[in-house]
Amino acid sequence: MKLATWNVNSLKVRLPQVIDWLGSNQPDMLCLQETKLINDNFPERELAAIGYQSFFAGQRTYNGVAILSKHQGSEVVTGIPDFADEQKRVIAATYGDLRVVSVYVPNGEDVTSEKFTYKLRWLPALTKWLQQELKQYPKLALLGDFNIAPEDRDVYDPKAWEGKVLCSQPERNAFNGLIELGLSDSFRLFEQPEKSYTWWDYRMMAFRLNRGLRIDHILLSRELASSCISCTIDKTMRKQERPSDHAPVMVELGT
DNA sequence: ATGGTAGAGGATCTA
Repeated sequence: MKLATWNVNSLKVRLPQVIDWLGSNQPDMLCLQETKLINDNFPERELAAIGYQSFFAGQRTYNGVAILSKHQGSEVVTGIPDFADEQKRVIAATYGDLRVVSVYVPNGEDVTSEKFTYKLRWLPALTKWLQQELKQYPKLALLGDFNIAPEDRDVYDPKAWEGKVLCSQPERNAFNGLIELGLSDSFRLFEQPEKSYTWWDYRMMAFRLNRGLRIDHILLSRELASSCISCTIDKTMRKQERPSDHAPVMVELGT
């Protein structure tokens, strides 16, 4: 079983790359963020044509999340229950006994911003909901763009980013709140290359210089973490023409 | 310290 996540930064622009990547990698599920599409415009038929069922929650211009799967899903939830939020950032679905949650955590813009306050309200709401979900679904995978680099080794220049949005202590504390639910950062279950990142700014040749951050994650509940075989970042798509600024991340789970 | 790029939408906002 392979689970993946990818912030595509517009599914309209990236659909050919998504179809190409699904064909090459054959994940069972792919979680998407920043689809930037209203539901009426979601390319459901194109994805069904290559064997993927879609669940999606979109809006105009910004945000938007989805789960694509080779398997029949059910129990779809969009948004964090009991948390008023017009922004489409969460979708969850069940596949057999596997609960899959795709999240696009608010960016926060800057630690002095109103958007940062929203980010720090949003994360505990997510955490509280997932605590309930874990009771119902011991096999839970939380995938997405967390907009948080958990540790300094996830940042190309920790000194320059110290205290900045995506790296600040309040954000890292919120990330640890998710870990304390019993979720594991699957990437760190394995030995990994140094300077592994999932996002590089489009500007200043950041990708070529590997000036990136690891902010896209796959967190696994205990039951799933024990069967996790690998977690990898696929930089190949970031090298293509007109790439997303994020790379896909994928885990493989054993039986 | 500033501004660089990309996407959406058609001027800025978001990242």
